[in-house]
Amino acid sequence: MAKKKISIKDIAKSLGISITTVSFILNGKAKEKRISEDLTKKVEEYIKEVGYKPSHLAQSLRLGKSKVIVFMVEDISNQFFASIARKIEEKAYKNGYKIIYCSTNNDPEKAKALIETFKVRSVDGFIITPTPNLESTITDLVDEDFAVLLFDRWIPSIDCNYVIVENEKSAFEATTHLINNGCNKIGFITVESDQIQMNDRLKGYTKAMEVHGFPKDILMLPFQNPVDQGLSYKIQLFLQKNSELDGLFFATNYLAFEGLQALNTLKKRIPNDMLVVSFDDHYFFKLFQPNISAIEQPLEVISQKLMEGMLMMLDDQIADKQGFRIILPNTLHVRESSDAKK
Amino acid sequence: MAKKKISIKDIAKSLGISITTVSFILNGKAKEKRISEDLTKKVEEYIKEVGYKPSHLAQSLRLGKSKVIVFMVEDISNQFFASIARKIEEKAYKNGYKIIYCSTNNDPEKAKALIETFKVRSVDGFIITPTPNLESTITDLVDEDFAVLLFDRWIPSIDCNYVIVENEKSAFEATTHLINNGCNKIGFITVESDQIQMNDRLKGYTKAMEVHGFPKDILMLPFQNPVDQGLSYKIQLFLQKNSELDGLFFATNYLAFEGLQALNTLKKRIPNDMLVVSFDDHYFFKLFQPNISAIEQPLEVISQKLMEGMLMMLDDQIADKQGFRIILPNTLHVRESSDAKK
DNA sequence: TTGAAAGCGTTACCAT
DNA sequence: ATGGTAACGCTTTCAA
Repeated sequence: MAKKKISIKDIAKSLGISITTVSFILNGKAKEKRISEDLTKKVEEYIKEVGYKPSHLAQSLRLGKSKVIVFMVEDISNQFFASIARKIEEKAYKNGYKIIYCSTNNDPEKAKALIETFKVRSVDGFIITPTPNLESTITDLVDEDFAVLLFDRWIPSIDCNYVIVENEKSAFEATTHLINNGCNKIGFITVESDQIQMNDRLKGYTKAMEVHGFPKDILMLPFQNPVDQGLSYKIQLFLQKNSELDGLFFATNYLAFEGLQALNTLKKRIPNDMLVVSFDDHYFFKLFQPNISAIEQPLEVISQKLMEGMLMMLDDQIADKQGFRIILPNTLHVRESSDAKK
Repeated sequence: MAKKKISIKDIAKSLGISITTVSFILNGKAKEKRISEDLTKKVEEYIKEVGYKPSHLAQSLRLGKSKVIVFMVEDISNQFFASIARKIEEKAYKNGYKIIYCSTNNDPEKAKALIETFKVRSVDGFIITPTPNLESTITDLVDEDFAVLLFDRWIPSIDCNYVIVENEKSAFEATTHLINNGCNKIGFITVESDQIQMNDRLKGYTKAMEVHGFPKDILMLPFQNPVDQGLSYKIQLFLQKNSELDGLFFATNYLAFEGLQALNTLKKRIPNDMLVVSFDDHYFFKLFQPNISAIEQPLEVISQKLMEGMLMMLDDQIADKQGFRIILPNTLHVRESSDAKK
């Protein structure tokens, strides 16, 4: 049944002309190469008639470019990454690129293996949320002339372009917001890991608390994937031990979800007994009763910058390949959960 | 800086042997071709030393197989698809396949364009959630010998393998469950679209209501992407107009989220004033107060079957390529929202 | 204005 | 036991 796949050679033979001529016409070089209009038209019509489509594979092999970008994130099923994926994908296709995705699970070994797989000359660019210990792997990638763009987190010790958000600043703001609403015992719930964006959020919280001379209460939950059932219980214990807390700042939304369960179990009312803010806004925060205040990352702008930078690098428009470092502002959405007046 | 890319030719030259020999050794045919152990070892060591990796591009061109599977869904940022994506991806990599993803937005034109793009000989298989009007495109794909597997929804009119779930049966069960808990005025909230899985869910509801001779109340919301802000309001109007309803069955989780907002606005208490069940379980249903009963699709099994079928087709293990039709059962999780005794 | 041919990195058939 | 070489489908230089 399979339609016979037709190649340039077939076209040339059928039309009794040379492969070269066909190729020139296909690549829009008919004029430049002064191929007669008649022939050009004839070839173009024939191509349409037989429905010829060039082989990307062969083109890639010949040109050394595959028009493929790897999108490597911690977990593609995480809402944040999935949303970015969706937006990136659309922009990529518009520019003739395809996206291959993969999840690292924040495991350096898996990340290295994945990168190794793709380095094998079949990919043009990488958009990566780096795991720990990926410095040398990424440096290699850059040295080997791949277009590399980090996002969500970056690696200070190496020279590599990135698109990230103002983690520390937004965390500072959110903490200050809680303080302004009357909190002075604010707990910070985060995850144990070397991810720089998490550290920056912690820094923001720490700084805000220190500015006001308030004591810090930090819960570092074990990093795990998938999210453990016991997470909520651990938060519950923390809350019981620190019963004087009047505010809670979650470093990311899935921690907040677990925390909300814990608060519910303890019959703590929001915002009466406890003000709550979370990093990473989520559809569900608006649905929840009461609505949960949250810091929203600018998904659309992140994706746009990501593609913009990637395309510039691929087109060699960034002279030294090290000129694309974007830091974007977030938006704090104040909702019922952190509004003391309610 | 770029490391010089080394090819089989380079290896052959450096070692003073022929390309063929190197290729045989690389492909594990050393013994079969009776190449001396000494040489084999020498070559293998050299390969390790210089860190040679074969070019997938060239291999694909030569072998006519790219080791790439396209994962084409309605929207990769939808939690259901993203979760499947994650699981598929893992299994694919284990088998040496890469996954390219794309979202159709349920738009037939976009789907066709996407398929056209990938058909261009650079892809081995397709996992697809078909949009409407995709019959001929998919038939072509199958005829042209691509491995094609539909999932989430299928197309009755064509001969194509699929992996789906028991939509009608589960919808029937969920409706019956509501009836058994005392409901006799159950509203069904769904989306206007020709998606077969949605129609099947509607059928299940209809059948259950008819078995008991209860009247049907169906709200068909306009299909839209992204989800419209006004959806919740439309559900609210429906609830006001049908104030006698004592049960609500949502055809998919995002409709339930909108419906929960509407119920909240109307101060309807769950389960006191209204029992609620939804198709497609979601993390939030367990988080929500009260917990929402839902039908869970077996994500893990779906992904596993999907990869299993895909690999079989790729290995030509399915004789006529039409022997892989899987229909999986779902699980109804009864929670507080549909428990009349609470 | 058009064509021949080299080359991208492989694999595998046919020699030796 | 090993090597030569055509072929996969394309682009592009050089020649005519």
